Amino acid sequence: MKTEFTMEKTFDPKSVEAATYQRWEKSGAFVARRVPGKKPFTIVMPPPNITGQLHLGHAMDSVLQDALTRYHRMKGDPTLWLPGTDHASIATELKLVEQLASEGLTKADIGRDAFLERAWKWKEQYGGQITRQLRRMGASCDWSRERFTMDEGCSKAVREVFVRLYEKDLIYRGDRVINWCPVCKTALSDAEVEYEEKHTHLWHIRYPGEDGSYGVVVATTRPETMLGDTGVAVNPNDERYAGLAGKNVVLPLANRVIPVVADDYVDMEFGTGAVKMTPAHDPNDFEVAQRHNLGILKVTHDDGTMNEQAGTRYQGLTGAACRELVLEDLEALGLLVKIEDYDHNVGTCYRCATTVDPLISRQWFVRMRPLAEPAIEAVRNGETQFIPQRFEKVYFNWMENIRDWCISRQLWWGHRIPVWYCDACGEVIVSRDDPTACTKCRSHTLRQDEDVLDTWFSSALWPFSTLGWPDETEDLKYFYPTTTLVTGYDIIFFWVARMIFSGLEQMGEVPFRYVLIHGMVRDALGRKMSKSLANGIDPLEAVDAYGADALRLSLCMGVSPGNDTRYLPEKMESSRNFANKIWNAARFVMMNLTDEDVGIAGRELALPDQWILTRCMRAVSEVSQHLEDCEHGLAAQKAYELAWSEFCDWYIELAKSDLFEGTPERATTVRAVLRYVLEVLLKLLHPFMPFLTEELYRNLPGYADQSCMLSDWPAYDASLLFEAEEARMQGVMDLIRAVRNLRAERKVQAGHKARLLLRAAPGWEDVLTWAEPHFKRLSAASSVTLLTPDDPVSDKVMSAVTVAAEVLIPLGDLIDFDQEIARTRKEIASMMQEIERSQSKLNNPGFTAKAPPALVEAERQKLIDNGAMLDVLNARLADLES
RNA sequence: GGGAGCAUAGCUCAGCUGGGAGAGCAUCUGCCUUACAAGCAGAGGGUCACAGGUUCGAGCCCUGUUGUUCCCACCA
Repeated sequence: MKTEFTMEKTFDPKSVEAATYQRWEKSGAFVARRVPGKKPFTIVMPPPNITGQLHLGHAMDSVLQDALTRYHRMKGDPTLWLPGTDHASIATELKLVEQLASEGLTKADIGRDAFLERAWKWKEQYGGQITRQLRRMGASCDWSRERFTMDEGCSKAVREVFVRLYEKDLIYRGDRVINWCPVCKTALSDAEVEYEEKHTHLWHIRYPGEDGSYGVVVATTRPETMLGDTGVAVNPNDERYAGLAGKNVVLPLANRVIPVVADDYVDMEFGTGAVKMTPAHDPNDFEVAQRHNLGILKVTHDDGTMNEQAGTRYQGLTGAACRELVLEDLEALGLLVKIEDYDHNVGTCYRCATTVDPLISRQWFVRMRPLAEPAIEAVRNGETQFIPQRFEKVYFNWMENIRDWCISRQLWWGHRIPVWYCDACGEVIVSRDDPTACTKCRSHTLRQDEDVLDTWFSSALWPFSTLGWPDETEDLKYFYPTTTLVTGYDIIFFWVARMIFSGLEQMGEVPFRYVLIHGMVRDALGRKMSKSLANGIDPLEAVDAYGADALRLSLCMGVSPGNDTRYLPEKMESSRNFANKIWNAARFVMMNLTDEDVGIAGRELALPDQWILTRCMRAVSEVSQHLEDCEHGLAAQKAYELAWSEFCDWYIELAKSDLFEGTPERATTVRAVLRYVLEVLLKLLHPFMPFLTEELYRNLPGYADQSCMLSDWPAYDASLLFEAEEARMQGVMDLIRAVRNLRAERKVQAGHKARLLLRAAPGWEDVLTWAEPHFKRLSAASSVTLLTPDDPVSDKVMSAVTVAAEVLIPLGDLIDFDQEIARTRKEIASMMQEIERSQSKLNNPGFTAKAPPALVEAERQKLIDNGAMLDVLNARLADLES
């Protein structure tokens, strides 16, 4: 009884994706369950920013995570993949400001409350959009546990951590020169500054001596900042300036008298060896100024324009305009001594690409040294491992040279800093809850700090804040520490490193055991996808065009951890074609299957059955191992090979003879094996191609809507390993290939009267007998004759292959003897070369002594086989020539 | 100025702890063979960047060179 199941000739992803996902989600299958005593597999999703749509980087992220998640779920591990989104303080705020600007408004116009209201609306809209996109890609995350970095729980965790760090003196407030973005109008952490090489000049400016002497020439790349100079520094060992330190010079334009100081910081080799000190606008100058008690003079506003301290002539000018005017004025005074070309790195804002201004400012900082040390140790001793390992070096390098982390941002969208100032007594109150009165003077006039925290402050807590911390929830106890973190190398500093020290500090344990670092998805030309190039690919467009499974497979195959990959339409096509191939293989199997063809136990297996089952088991073990190792590329590759090159190309083809012309018993066995292997295949492919495999699996006869996602990962069954048969089948396949070649070479066509003569090499007679019908089918020969070794007909036209001898004679056609002789000679030549190689290898005492015995033995056998083959070829050549 | 990656077929890339190089696409040949033309059967095509070294044996390990990409760094 055949199953009533009709399938289209091609797989149509659209027709199954949406419905399949809905079914999964509705069934509650994504929801993680805690099973006491069982070790869970946990991933927390790197939360995408709510600024907009997902890009291919996110797709890569989620595809890798989903594959791991699905694999572990099928393996039976209690599996949690926790999704969420990030409020992306600065990025979102920028978008909102843009939005306001398009309405002719500014932040100040609408005020903080209205602004935040808009932000939350934005979050609702874009957050939802992002999770919809994740669903479309098949992400099997536990939506019941979805989190947002600014939801109640995460915010509570943020405050808790802030207070704890403050109480341990790991958070402090201070005046430091920080990176200031004049467009975002906020401080940035060091990690948020990107450097760009710019062509500029080194201006040499003379500061005349107070006593009317020549003075000193300083070199600078930012002449406009001279208005804020409070000193000049030279190296104490610099003979050129011996005796100058302690004297005063006159700052041109401003006409202020400033001192010359001696400090080791100054590099004598660079510029003129004299450095102007602008402590308010340069972190190094700031430090030197501290050492020498120089004044600090800030000459710019928050937007980068010059302030009143710059002097009336310059006040209000932009930095660039001020620079021009300053240079003009200096030139006029004859104090601009020299202009050199100079390339150097300029810091820019990672969000808006504006050149940042170093600026003195009162900000909150996290003291990093005490936090970094255990974090370095945890990776060094392997508690957390990076995949690939080389990224640990990057991590160490950063952690070991880390400076304090500026965490305050002059923004509105984000976690407001939980600090209150008492106007009455000046007390600073750091509190988990909003205080109602001053803890010192009981005054009620408290002012909360205006600033918010760096977005990454909350992201750093993500692995435990999402699980309920600081409450001791069951989830937290069960799922922390998480198993694997999957992310791109671009946020190792921003995020991975900070999660590690935060986890260690707050939980006393690393946040994850493994960090799988993947590369970036680039465009077809290898360029980074960017808005300015407009070369970005919307993952959903790719899904629409090729199907989610094709996109997923494309992002896995041929990709290795840590390395970049390119989005190539050809690759998408080939993945789609593979999906279709599987679809059709399943279609073929199901067309032939009956409900009774279940189970291979107890059946008498023939050579190809044993072979495919062996290949299948090998694939099971390899795919599993590769997934354990986070080697998605290799895992997918292996499954792909089994499916296409082994199952489709060979087993299904060979099965046809038995299915259509074999004995009923044989046909039944073949059906059972077909079904068995197909089922294993669907499971192995499920982590990569969930939609396709789910759709096929639930339609397998007898499976009435069972879920592939919830099925058991295929077990490695050693009783299905037939190694001897595997090798033997390999021989048969070589033989078949040779037959096909002959057929092609001699242009034999179906219907062409042809006869296939086969002669078995000793020990292979049974194989030949078995293979006979297949040869007939595959060679298009109209008859196949098996020859015995002493058959008189054969000699003249024997053609040797590794395991047996065969030939195809188109009846009625004359053999082209010249061609045949040439071909044989070529074969003999290459055979002799092979033999020579083997001999020299075996004659090498080093090889026989040190190579693995199996390898030596194989080489010996090869030599013997080739020798025999050479005899056959020589005999044949002699025959042909006579 | 430090550090890392990459260099393998025409293109994009795999290649696990060293044992005679693979895939996809492209090219060429022949096929609508009753699962699939989004397919089938074949073929061609590689000094594994260069030079040394270790080893019986190197795409893989070591050293150097060249090219390339990226990261980090307060030399004004």
